[in-house]
Parts: sequence; structure tokens; C-alpha cells
Amino acid sequence: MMTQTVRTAPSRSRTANRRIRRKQIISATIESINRVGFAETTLATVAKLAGMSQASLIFHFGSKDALLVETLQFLSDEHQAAWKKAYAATPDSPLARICALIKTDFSPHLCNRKKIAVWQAFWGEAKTRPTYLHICDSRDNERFEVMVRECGRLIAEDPADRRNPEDIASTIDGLSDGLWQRILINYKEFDRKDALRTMLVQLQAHFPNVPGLEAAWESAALGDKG
Amino acid sequence: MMTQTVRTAPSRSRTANRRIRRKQIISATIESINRVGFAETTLATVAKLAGMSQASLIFHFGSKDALLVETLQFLSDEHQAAWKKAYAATPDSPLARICALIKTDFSPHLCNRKKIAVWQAFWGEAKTRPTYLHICDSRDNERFEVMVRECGRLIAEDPADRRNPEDIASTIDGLSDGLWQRILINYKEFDRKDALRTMLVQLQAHFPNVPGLEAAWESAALGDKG
DNA sequence: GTCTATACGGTGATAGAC
DNA sequence: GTCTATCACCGTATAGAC
Repeated sequence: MMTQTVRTAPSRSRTANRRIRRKQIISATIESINRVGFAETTLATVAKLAGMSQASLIFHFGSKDALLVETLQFLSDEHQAAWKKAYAATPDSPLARICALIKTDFSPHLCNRKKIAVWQAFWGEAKTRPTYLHICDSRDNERFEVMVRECGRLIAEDPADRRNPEDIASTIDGLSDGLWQRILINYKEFDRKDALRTMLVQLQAHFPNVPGLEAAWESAALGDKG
Repeated sequence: MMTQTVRTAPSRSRTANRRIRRKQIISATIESINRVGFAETTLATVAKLAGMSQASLIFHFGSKDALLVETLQFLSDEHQAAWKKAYAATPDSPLARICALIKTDFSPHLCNRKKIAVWQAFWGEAKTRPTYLHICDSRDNERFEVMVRECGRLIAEDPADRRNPEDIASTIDGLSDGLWQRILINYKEFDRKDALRTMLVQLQAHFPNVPGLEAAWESAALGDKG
């Protein structure tokens, strides 16, 4: 049963090819949702963008529904990997970490009209598709918990500060989501940089007496690469 | 050519019936998007909920696309009428008006999972449908301008306050949008009342030295009826 | 105005050659 | 694994009776 270890190279290359193909198809799905929308995305539109036949999509994913779920999962994993990487690369200071988490959300790699359009499309379908709802909910919750913890630590630095960390984290994460939407809808007057400035304004309002907030904000990397 | 003025009553009743029918169909469309989602909403699902044939829907709206556009327009008009009514019914104080605008957004009549699901569905399709984009953009912009003006007046009450009213208004409106989304996705842990509390937390952060903020917040009506 | 019946194109998925 | 050909089904919209 274990003799296949003699030659693993071909097997590795096979699964590598498999992953590359799947990634190609998922990218084409994202591109299709971006160009023609979720409701108009069909196997035909995806196959054309991926440069292969509809039958190949079914071969690799089993069904259109499964492809869409895996596309959403890909975006969710990408987002999670990005903020976790930025978090890990940031010194253990609540202020620095809050800034890093926020800035990651608005890095060009994650925050562009194409990706936002696709996220928005999945959110729009989430209520009637339990699988989507679960993926979207998990994405938000894990990051929210980290944000609550860091806000709690920052608040605790001032013993007189009695605010609830969850409330502060809710305004931060909530504003992130709302500004993403505004970038998509009101793109002629509001872009990524406007959103970053707005996030800083809110942060300053929450922590007017914390020294070095602007410095921490400026020095936080955008964390461009996922 | 003008003799039909002799009897306008039947004509009025005809157009009244027409409006009632159209309203019925739009309500059924909202219900369908809420139940089966935008992508799965068909003339068949709407017709069944409306209790009439598919041909009747086409007769009244011309096409499925036109019906969807008019449904979005209906929601937009409803939202606009609600905040304008609340605004008009509020004393001419910037603080009271800001509170009224915020609270209207979270009144049960506008802010429930059914309506949010439908808005979210249209936002998800907005990027690829210029008509949707235009309606959504107009909805946001007009309210935003009022919010900017009232924030400006409130800021001006303190001559030392040099903040930009647009930035403050962006955080308020942006958070409203983000919390709507969270109510939809994370409904088990976050509802309308949580959202209202979160909005107040942000407002307090922006205006910690404004006297009577909590009182103004409490006395602002929810503006339940559109 | 509202219905039933239907035209017609496009949809996801399968079969089978290579 | 990937393709072409094909299937059964469902989508919007129309025609025409009432």
C-alpha cells in the first residue's frame, strides 16, 4: 500500500498541474463576475475567459455551483492570508496592529473595483445560499475577534478608559465594509486613498489622546502582496 | 380631442388600478429576491408570488429588466422619502438632524433582513448594470450632501474645530452601509439595535464635547413610517 | 387586462472520441 | 484530460382567445 513512494515526482507534478488549472478557472470566474455580473455568469462566459471548454470546468469542479463556492472560498482565503501575514509582520503593539489590519483591507491587491465587485456579488447572493453565508460570516468573524482584542489592549493602556472594545471594533470593521461599497458605487469621486483617509479620521476620533497614532498609521505597511 | 375631460373619474380609477397592480408586482419582486435571490428570480417566481401570470408582468412593465429597474427605483424612492420626511420633521439643529438621519436608516421599516437582502442583491449587480449603478449612486449622494452640510454646521459651532465635514460625513454614511451588511451576514449576533448602538458610539467619538448629544440621540424619532 | 399555449434561444450537464 | 456533439430543461417574450 505504501510502495508508491518510489516515485512521487510525477504525482506531484500531476497535482501541481491540477492546481494550476483550477486556479486558472477560478481567475476566469472572478473575471466573468467582474465583467458580466454574477447573474449573467455562465459556464460559457467562464470557459471563454479561461480558454477552455465548458466540459473542462465541470471535469475540474463537478458543477457550476461548486465552482462558485470554491471561487468565494479562494477570495476568502486570500483575504485571510493577507491580514494574517500583515499582522504577523507587525510589532506587538496594539496601535501598530490595528493600523496594519486596516491598511491591509485597502491594499491595491485586495481593494480594487474588480475584487470588490465580486465580493459584492457574493454578498448579494449570500442570504439565499447558506454556503456563501457561512464563508462570508467566517471571513468577517475571525478578523473581528482580532480587532476586538487589539482595541481592548489599546483601551486598557488608559485605565480611565471604560469603553467597550467590541463597539470600537464594530465601527472600524463596519466602516471598512461600507467604504468598500462606496468605492464600488461612487468610484468617480471616492477611491482607495479617500477610503484610507476616512479610516484614519475615524481612528483619530476614537483615540485622540493616544500618542503616535499618525506615526503608527504612516509606518504601517500596506501589505500589498498576499 | 379634448372632450374626454367630461368624465375623468373612470380614467383616474383606471390609473389607480394600474398603480395598485404595479405595486403588487414590485412587492412580489422584492419578496422573490428575498426568498430565492436575485440570480434565481425569474418571471415565474415573481408571477407566482404576485398571484398572476407571467404575461401580466410583461404587460405591465414591458420586460423583466424594466421590472427590476423599477423595483430598485421603488426602494430608492422609499428610502429617500423616509429620510426627507424625518429631516423635515426635525427641529433645525444640526445635532438633532444628524441623529434623525442616522436613526431613519435603521428604522424597522427600512432596516430589516428582507429589504437589506434586496438592496445587497442590487449592489451586487450594480457594477455591470449602469442603470442600477446610477440609481444607487444617486440615492447615496443626495443624502451624503445633507449629512455634510449638517456636520459642517455642527463643527462650526466650535470655532477651534478645523475638521473637514466631508470626512466626518463619510465615516457616518460609510458605517451605516457597513452595518447594514453586517446585519445581513452576521444576523445571529448583530441586529438593528446593535447597529444603532454602534452608530452612537461613533458619533460620540466624533463629538465628545458637544453638549446634549445623548439627549438628542434619544429624542430622535426612528421615523418608522415611510 | 388577463389568461393559456407556444416559440425560440440559452443553460448546465453528459457521452464518447481522441 | 480535453474536446465536440448533444441532451433535456428552463428562461423570456409573444400570439391570440376571451
